[in-house]
Amino acid sequence: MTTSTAASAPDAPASPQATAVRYLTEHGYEQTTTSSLADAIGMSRSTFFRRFGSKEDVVFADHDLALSQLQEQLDTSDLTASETIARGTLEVSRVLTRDPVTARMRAQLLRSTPLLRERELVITHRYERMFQRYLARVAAPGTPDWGPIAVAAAVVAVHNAALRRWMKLGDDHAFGGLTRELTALLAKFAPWFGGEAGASRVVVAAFEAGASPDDVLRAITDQLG
Amino acid sequence: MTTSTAASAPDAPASPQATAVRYLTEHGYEQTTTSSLADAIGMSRSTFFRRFGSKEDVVFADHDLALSQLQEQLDTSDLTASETIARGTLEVSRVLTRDPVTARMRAQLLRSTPLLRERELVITHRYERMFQRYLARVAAPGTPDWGPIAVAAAVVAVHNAALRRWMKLGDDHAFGGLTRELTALLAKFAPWFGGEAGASRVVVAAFEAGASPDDVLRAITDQLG
DNA sequence: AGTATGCCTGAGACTCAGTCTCAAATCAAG
DNA sequence: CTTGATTTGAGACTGAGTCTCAGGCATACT
Repeated sequence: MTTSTAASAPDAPASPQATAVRYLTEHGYEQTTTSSLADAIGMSRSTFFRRFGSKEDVVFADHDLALSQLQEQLDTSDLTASETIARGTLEVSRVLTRDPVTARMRAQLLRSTPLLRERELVITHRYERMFQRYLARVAAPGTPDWGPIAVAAAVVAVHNAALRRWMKLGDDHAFGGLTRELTALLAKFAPWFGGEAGASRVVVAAFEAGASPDDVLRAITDQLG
Repeated sequence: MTTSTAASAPDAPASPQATAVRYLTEHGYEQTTTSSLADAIGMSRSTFFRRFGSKEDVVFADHDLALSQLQEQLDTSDLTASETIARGTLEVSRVLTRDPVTARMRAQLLRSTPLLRERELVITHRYERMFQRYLARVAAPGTPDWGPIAVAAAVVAVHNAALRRWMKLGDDHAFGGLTRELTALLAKFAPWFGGEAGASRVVVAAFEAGASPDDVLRAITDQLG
């Protein structure tokens, strides 16, 4: 009945991933051979590779779960794009920091291992592709091809920054800001993704004293997409 | 007198990188051992690793040049951020496609080799960090931390999309669009990077009938950064 | 010329990640 | 208890990347 996920029972046997992260952090990533790592988490070298694929992937095992949950959420959400993305990223963060001790240990491991930071970029890109497909699907007609591309990249980058912030500051301080940031970001691309044309949209205008009609017209056009 | 860069003399000996890319494309990346690759470009295995560091890096050797030129350009440009970035990315594209034959061959190699696509993500991230630092430097006061992060990621993503487009379509068709796209992208983040604060700034506001004071205040705050 | 100095190359041994094969073990029924 | 399927472990094997050492090959010095 015990799942292999997070801290359910107080002193349940730690998951292999958590044990691996701790071992790698304490002994150094490059210095650790796969044999000793497999020993440390109580399985043979063969089984280690069968289960985790590689020494790098054992560190990022959580992302598989986070990614599949995000996909589910993007597929079924009927909220606005802005809200869907804000909730989706928040859910991802929740999954990745579910076991705070391991999460912080992994963060420290990444900080001291350039090789793993590079691997993280690759993992992260899977989120970007996921958001990109979602945004392309829900984009308003007339949205150019580069819209979803640009926004997906920006969303993931902001999310990563929030995750890094979380390592330093407390929990909610970091993620509360994330939602506001993402909302502000998506708002800049209204009406492609933000509020549907009309509806509950709020646009603010202030005309510089000397603005020419052309300036005004161009600014309005920008605001309307 | 002959440089080792691009197609200067008609039948000058091809650069080691170009030869390597051709060999890998024709024989398959995974199937090629470093020994045979080193043979193909006329050097020993030892020298190969000394010069290129790894089998992966020989494919992306051009990026070193592109990155240093971009850095130079970002450091010295006194144009607006929007123009600087548009010109910078265009220059990068120019460097990367300077030898069109090799560039297309590399593209084909990437298409058939997931491992190299992952490596490309890592290389690409160096551009992102470069743009991010630049944008943070030139950002208007009051720009939030996530501004440069989001925009840098978006710029690089759009640039990559343009490079992929170039592989399919003709030269200028792809890159002409790129400049327009980047300008439109940066415009969405005015006045953080676009127009300097004040000056020729025009902000447009339209209040939805039922907007609450909170809505208005928040929207105004967003517009002002 | 001859010689000394410093750099680049090649050869080969070595480590270790990741793959593959096969045999033992574990488990689920019947 | 037996049968059959899945999981595990042991060990051989491939190939990337590192390291050391010995031999060119140049330039500089006498």
